[in-house]
Amino acid sequence: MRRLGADDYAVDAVTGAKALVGAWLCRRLDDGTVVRRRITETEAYCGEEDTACNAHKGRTARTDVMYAPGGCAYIYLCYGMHEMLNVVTGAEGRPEAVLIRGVEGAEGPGRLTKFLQIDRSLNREDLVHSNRLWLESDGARVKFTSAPRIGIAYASKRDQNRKWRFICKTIARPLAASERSR
DNA sequence: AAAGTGATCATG
DNA sequence: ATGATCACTTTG
Repeated sequence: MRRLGADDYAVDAVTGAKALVGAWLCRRLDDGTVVRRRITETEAYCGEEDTACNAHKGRTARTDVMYAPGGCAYIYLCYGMHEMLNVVTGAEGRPEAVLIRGVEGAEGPGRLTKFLQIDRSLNREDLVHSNRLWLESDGARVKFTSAPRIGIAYASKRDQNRKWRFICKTIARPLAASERSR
């Protein structure tokens, strides 16, 4: 197990989104217990020119964090109830991020954040140094398929059709009963 | 199929 | 200040 570092995040969002499928999302809860889950699905959002990207309309209070250098968390509330976890990638000044859409045992962007107790209090968290939220890799090369992104009907047809969603293809290991409770 | 929920951003 | 919109989930 190797913790991902600044270099791992200094890539464009598509490269990052592919690399993050199969990586481990790690979270130390407030009670001190550490939960680790393999990422099963991601999506790439790629700069102001990507009409599906939250930064499409430029830098605002909310999207400011996307312009930071790769390696921090971008978390926002969607539909009034779902915390969405993104990993900022790329160079400073380039708003790119990878949406984490699912982990083993908690598929769905809103589900995994609830499951791992991730909310906006972790917005801008430094994933390279944080002891509350970080990523690890076990070096396993995971097979994935790509598909169009979800829930972006407002974007241009061209951007809707881009296959910037990446889904783990390997059969998910059944969760042990002890893992299932949380 | 539709409600539920609240931050965000563009209007005025 | 007001209102439409929204990287979703659950329930019926």
